[in-house]
Amino acid sequence: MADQTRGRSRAGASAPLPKSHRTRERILDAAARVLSRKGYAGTRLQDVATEAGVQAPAIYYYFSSRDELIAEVMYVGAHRVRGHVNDVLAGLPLDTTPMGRILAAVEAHLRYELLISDYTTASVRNAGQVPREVRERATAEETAYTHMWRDLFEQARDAGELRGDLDVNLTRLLIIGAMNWAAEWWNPEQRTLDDLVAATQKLVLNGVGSP
Amino acid sequence: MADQTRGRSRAGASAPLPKSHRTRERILDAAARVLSRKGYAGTRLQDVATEAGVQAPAIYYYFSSRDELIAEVMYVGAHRVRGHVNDVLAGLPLDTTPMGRILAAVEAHLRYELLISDYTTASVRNAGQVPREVRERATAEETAYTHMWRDLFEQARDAGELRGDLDVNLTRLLIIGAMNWAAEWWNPEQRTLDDLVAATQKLVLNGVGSP
DNA sequence: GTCTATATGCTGATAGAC
DNA sequence: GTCTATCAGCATATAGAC
Repeated sequence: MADQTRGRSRAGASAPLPKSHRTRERILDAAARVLSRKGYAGTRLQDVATEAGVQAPAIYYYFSSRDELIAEVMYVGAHRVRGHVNDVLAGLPLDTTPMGRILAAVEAHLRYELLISDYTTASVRNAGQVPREVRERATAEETAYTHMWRDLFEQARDAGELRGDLDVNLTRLLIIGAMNWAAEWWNPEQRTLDDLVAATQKLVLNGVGSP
Repeated sequence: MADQTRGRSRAGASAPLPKSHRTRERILDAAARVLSRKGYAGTRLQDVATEAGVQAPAIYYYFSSRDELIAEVMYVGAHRVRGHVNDVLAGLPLDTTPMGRILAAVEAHLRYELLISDYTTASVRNAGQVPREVRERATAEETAYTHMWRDLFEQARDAGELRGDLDVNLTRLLIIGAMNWAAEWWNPEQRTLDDLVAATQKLVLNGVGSP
């Protein structure tokens, strides 16, 4: 869970040269920006190229088609978030309680998805619009990520740290939805990321009602 | 807050005829479906027309341009949800507590947004992609709706029904985000709407932690 | 009110120079 | 590796018949 770019070198080629790799990364970042702002159908290779500082045909040196470029953006976004949360969980003290692990995952998810917010909003906004074939690799990542969260909740429930009458699956989906949507409205000039993390953890742990 | 279509008749014309009105409504519903599935840039008038059972040029009889059609979809979605929640709140017993009003608003929002889910997903998915000019009327609706929720939370806080250390604005945004995102994943074949409403209310009221 | 026919403009992808 | 030049396809919007 340490790699974050999934070096998709051309078939059979050795590792890309540094310069080549940086250009590919610039194109990918540019595509994430354009995809999040213009949507799947509105993502023009011309705009991606301008944003990346190359001409449009140069994109075809790194990606075989527009759809493959978009598929890579969706995959990389999902993959990096899962990798980061996974790494954070793996680094927690062994005596961390299941609920402590859930709260740590909430923090890790929020911090990372807002750090790479172009990829996050690109995924969130286009999840229902990108054709299924193009989403396939990203979907596999998201399934794995869903399983990770399901495990977190089931361990908390088995440890008696969750309310007994909770529908664990529905609640998990609601919480992940609240976090994903934060990428749409969070404004660092109005609230610090620390405040957002704290508010989310409080909501998850105790809701809004006074005890 | 009873009207739900905002009869946008042509400049200076009297109310549209029944048949005309139904066709307009079919085109609007079709546009909501296409917009949610294909996105702003991918919404082709040809697809809208096919879905509505008319030919593409007929759309221009009811809407002056593609952008005006899309603007109307975004506006109507926001307007109807706000109208419904407003109506439900107005119908509550006078002795309903502020927290009871929040939970009623949660239920009303979820039920209505999932009832008109094409409009909901059209708004949610394209909120960050539709040009500002096209979003203007919808934005005004959403601002009014935001104020309504802010009032609900402030009344609950003033009545001492909220935890004292709560960041009311952040929490409100997280809750509305969780609900909006439910339109993306809720599957009526897996969980009833009643279950979803109950799970959301529990999360809002008490979070997931055991008391 | 709704149709057929069409003008105009823009996009993805390729060929081939350097 | 990255560029210039170019082709073929498709979408909005309008004109005008019925």
